[in-house]
Amino acid sequence: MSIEDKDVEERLSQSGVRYTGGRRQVVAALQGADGPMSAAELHQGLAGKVPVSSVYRTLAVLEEAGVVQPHHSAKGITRYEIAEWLAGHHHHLVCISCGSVEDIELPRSLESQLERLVGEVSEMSAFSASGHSLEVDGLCTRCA
Amino acid sequence: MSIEDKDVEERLSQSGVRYTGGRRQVVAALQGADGPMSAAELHQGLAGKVPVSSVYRTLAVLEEAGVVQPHHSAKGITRYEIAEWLAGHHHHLVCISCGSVEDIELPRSLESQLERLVGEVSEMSAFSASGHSLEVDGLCTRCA
DNA sequence: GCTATAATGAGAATCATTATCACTCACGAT
DNA sequence: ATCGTGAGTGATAATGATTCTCATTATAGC
Repeated sequence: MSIEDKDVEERLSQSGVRYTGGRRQVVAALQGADGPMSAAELHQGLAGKVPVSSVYRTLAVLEEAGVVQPHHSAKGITRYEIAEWLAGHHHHLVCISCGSVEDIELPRSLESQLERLVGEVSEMSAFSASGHSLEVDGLCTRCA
Repeated sequence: MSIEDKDVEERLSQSGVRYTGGRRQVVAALQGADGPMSAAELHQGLAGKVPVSSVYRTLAVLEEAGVVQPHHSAKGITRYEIAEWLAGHHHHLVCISCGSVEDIELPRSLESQLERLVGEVSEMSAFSASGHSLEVDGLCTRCA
């Protein structure tokens, strides 16, 4: 059981739902991935151990409980990742060729620059910002 | 005919496709919008003047020609916006309540800070960056 | 162990998107 | 100006992702 699993368990119980085997597997798969995953990718990755309908339901439950969050990616598929309060704040490198998405954490100095910047944007736009994410588009190492 | 229309026409003719009435309407609708639009939203906005199948085909053609680019899908839908070389570089305010997406342009000083930051990210990650987009999540004025 | 309730699995239903195909329209050769 | 060819269109069928339904199974509390 990974460090975070305790937190997930607690959060789910607060939401009044159980942390069952299938749900654990989905969470584990998301933890193991190095970027957001779609339901189909998770189903694949779990080698059919969790049926596709359960993957979707599980993702909905986990999202509701704030354990995962959807990452709105292109091409009509929704990918999910472990919520930031569990996985830490990070940004995304998106490959414009193969569509893969990789997480990246910024060193503190860059992150704080970015936060200051987002603060200014929020002020000038009358938009009450609660979070941010930087998406960098380009070619991943495989596609380069 | 808006300023950009000439550019669109040229780009399409370079791709060997025609800039027909339906395609013009889709481009115009995207120009008029203040954020990315899905095929369904465009179809709606055009009051059925362009059938839904044509909207999809048109978006595919326009994407192929580099006139529009897919962006920010929420909940399994893909939205498109005018490509940056036509519309100018901008970022997105994403409402976490209603899912709407609004474009925002950064003042030069902030934008250049951001570019420097992306440059550093690119270097430290062995990822050849070609573009970037800042997503600010929060509540839009309607949902606040 | 028994019961009430949550969770699961399989498949049907739905929604977004893509492919198909007969038909129309626009451009270039005549 | 007319004809023929290929691009474009519109309606609809097919696909793929996601959600819903419901009968069955597992779990927590008694």
